[in-house]
Formats: sequence, C-alpha cells, structure tokens
Amino acid sequence: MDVHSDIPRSRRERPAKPALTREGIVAAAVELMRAEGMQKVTMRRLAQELDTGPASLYVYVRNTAELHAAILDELLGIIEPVPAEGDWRGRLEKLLTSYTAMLFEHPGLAQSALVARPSGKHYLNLIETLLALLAEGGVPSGQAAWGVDVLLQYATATAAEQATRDLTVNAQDDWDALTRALHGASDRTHPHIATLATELLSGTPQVRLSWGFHLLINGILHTPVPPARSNA
Amino acid sequence: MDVHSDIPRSRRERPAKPALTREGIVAAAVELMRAEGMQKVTMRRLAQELDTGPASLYVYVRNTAELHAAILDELLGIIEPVPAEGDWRGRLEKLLTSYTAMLFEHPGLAQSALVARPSGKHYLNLIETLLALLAEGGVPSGQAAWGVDVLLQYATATAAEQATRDLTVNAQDDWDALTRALHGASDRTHPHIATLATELLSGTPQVRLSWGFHLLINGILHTPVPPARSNA
DNA sequence: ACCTGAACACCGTTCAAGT
DNA sequence: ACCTGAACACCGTTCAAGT
Repeated sequence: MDVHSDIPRSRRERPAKPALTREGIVAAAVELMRAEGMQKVTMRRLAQELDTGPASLYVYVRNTAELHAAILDELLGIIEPVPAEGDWRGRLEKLLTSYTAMLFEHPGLAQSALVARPSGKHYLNLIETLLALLAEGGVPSGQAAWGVDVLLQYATATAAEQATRDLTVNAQDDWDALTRALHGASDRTHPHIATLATELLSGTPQVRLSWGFHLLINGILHTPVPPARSNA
Repeated sequence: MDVHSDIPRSRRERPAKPALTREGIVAAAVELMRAEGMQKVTMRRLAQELDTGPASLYVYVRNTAELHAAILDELLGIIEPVPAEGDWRGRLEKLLTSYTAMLFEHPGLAQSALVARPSGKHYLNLIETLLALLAEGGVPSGQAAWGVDVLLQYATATAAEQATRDLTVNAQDDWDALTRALHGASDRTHPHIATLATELLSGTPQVRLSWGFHLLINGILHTPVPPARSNA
C-alpha cells in the first residue's frame, strides 16, 4: 500500500520541520525572528513556516502576545551571565546593559517586552540576579523590590524607542524635525529650551543609557518606599 | 439641471464633514479616538469617517505613525497647566501625573507616544515647563536637559504598560501567572524572590508611579552628566 | 477528541489612471 | 497639478466541519 516504502520516511519530510508542540512552535518563532526580524513573526507566517494553517497554532498558543512573551523568555536565556568579581554597581550595570543590548539586536521584541507581563523561568532568573546585586549593595529590600521593575522598564523602553527608530525609514526626518524645533525655539516663549537646545540633544545613546542606569541606582538608594497600608 | 437647487447646499452634505486638510484630518482623528478608542484610528477607518478613500489621506499625512504623533501633540494641549504656587517638586509631580493621566485615558496612544519623536508645539511647551521647574529646583542644567527625557519616558512607558493591560482580555491571567511564579519560587534557587514576593507585587499603580517620580527626581539631582566630549 | 480549511473582518501603502 | 479607485500584500482570530 505504501508507495513510498523504498524511500526512508525521514527523507520524505522537510528536514527541519519541528513537531507541532508548544516548544516546537516557540523554537520556530525564534528561528524566524533571527532570520527575518520580529515583524515577520506573525501567526500566519509562522504557520506557513510549519506547513500548517494559522488556526493550528491556536491549539498551543493563546494569541500573538503570548507567542511574543514566549520568544522574549527564550531570548532572556542567552544574555551573558554577570561576572562574579567587581563592585556590585558595575556588575549591575553590565547585566542591565546586556539585557538592553539583547533587545537592541531584535528590534520589535522590545515593544512586546514593554507590554508583556513575562513570567517564564529566564525572567525569574533575571529578577533574582537583580535582587541579589541590589542586596549586595545594601539597598533596603522594599526599595530593591520596586526598583527592579523601574530598572527593567527603563532598559526596555529605551530599547523600544531606539529599535523603532532604526526600523522606520523616516527616523532621520523625525530627528531633524525635533532638532529644528529645539534649536528654533524662541528665547522669549521658550527660554529654557533656547538655552539648553544643545544639551537636550547631546550624548550618544550608550552614554545616555549608562547615565540613566546610574541615575536610577542613585534614586533607588535614596528613595524610601511608603509604608505598606493594609497590603500585607 | 440641478434637481436639488431648492435645498440649501449645506443641507445636502453630512453636517460634520470637516474639510480635507491636515487640520481637519487630525481633528477627525482625535474625535474618532475619543469616540471609539485609539485602536479604531486607522487610515482606512478615518478615511471612511471623512467620506473618502484611504489614499487621499496620504496627501496630508505621511503615514500612520505621523498621524498618531499629531494626535498626541493635540492631546498634550489639554493637560491642565501646572499651578503657580507650591514647591517645585510638588508641582513637577503634578504636571507629570497629569501627563500620565492623559495617556491613561487613551489606552493605545501611550504606545505610540513611546515610539513617536514628537516635535509639535504642545510638546515643546511641556519640555519648557519641565525645564523651568527643574531650574527652579536648582538642578544643574545638564542634568535637567537629560532628565526631562527620562521623566517623560518613565511616565509614557508606565501608561503604555498599564493601558495595554486594561485593554487585553487576558490581563488578569498574565497577572495571575506572574503572582504564582513569584510566590511559587523556590527559596533554594530563587532566595531573594522567595523572600520579597509580597514586596515585588505590592503597591497600587498610583503609589508606584508617585514613588517612581520621586526616585527619578532624586536621581537627577544626585547624578552629574559626564563631561561633553567634542560634542558641542 | 483533536485538528484545520475557509471565512470574517479587517490592516498600510502604492500607483496608474482619472479629472 | 491634484486626487483617488482599485489593487497588492498582508494581518488576527474564530468556528463549522472534517478525520
């Protein structure tokens, strides 16, 4: 009955076709993102990659947002571990910079990351490491607990801003418009902008990011959280 | 020839149809957003509202991103002006809270705001006011110039996070998953999370937002910017 | 019971062909 | 010169009907 019995079964199928499981789907999604960018990771395109219809994916993934969250957690698994030596501030900044760099490499993922409420195992590991570093620095635990959110949000939002700017064709136009608007501000109506136009536009993204991390760490150290009110 | 000559011309047209100008398009977009939410403000839907085809809008608006940016600047025009009395920190926080509240009322706009590089007049006014308040507080100008970006980014990102959480049906599920993940963390593998699970999840959005503003203001005050390197 | 083809209800953007 | 109908190339999600 089997007309193909002389051909090994494995040769008759597309060699790289992953099994249709949640793991296989997420793995294929990551592969597709690496190959063609986040904007191509759609349910339809991914289904095509897996030789099936989009409806089939909904058996394993609730929706596009959940798929993106799964990709994010996968990517969190590959950010380089923080070195064991050095002062806690330097190591903290290194970890946050690695996180941001990972999002920079995958424009589009950052925007999902901002909205997604991740809860995967790699995300938990990241939170744990951040808390450990803040504890090592003597940051009071309440401030550390709320601080990790702010640190990750800052890193994520910065990547999302920058990422989309790289992607968009009109990025330069927008930047030019802002530059003109700031430098062209009248010192009668906008005296502070007129005085600070250069400073407002100065600094490379890297230097600004680093300054932001320092600012946040200083702020977290110096800002007590309000006393809990019937919340425990 | 004109069979309608006995009916005033104005009565034969849809009463509220704005002229097809950039201003008219943006005004209609704002109206549509108020009536049906940002997710309905698409080129196609907006064109329909203006009794034309989507292609016509491209004569006045470069793309969807630019349309969203225009809406944002329009909305910035209605945030309540900062009161003249009180200490600068209190007034600064009030202004930032108004800004955030505006974005909260229009879920979806916040996400555009994060990516858009606005340069409209209302945006300039906001920057000017923020710089004035920081100057009043004696913040060194370099720190103030970079600080306004961080303050607005924090406010915008927080609104974007929260806004999407309100919109999404599965928001509660995501939250539950995170709660379970944090409270279920093993104190062998994730000792800090296990200890701080309650603190990590504590605080209303309002209290967290306010704490974040304090932390940022403290950080901006205490963190000098690096010396300019051949950038001026 | 599990899976999915086909449909529903949309998108942004372009460009040839009109007036 | 200015405007736009129609087309191109896509989306996410659902559900009835298959195996």
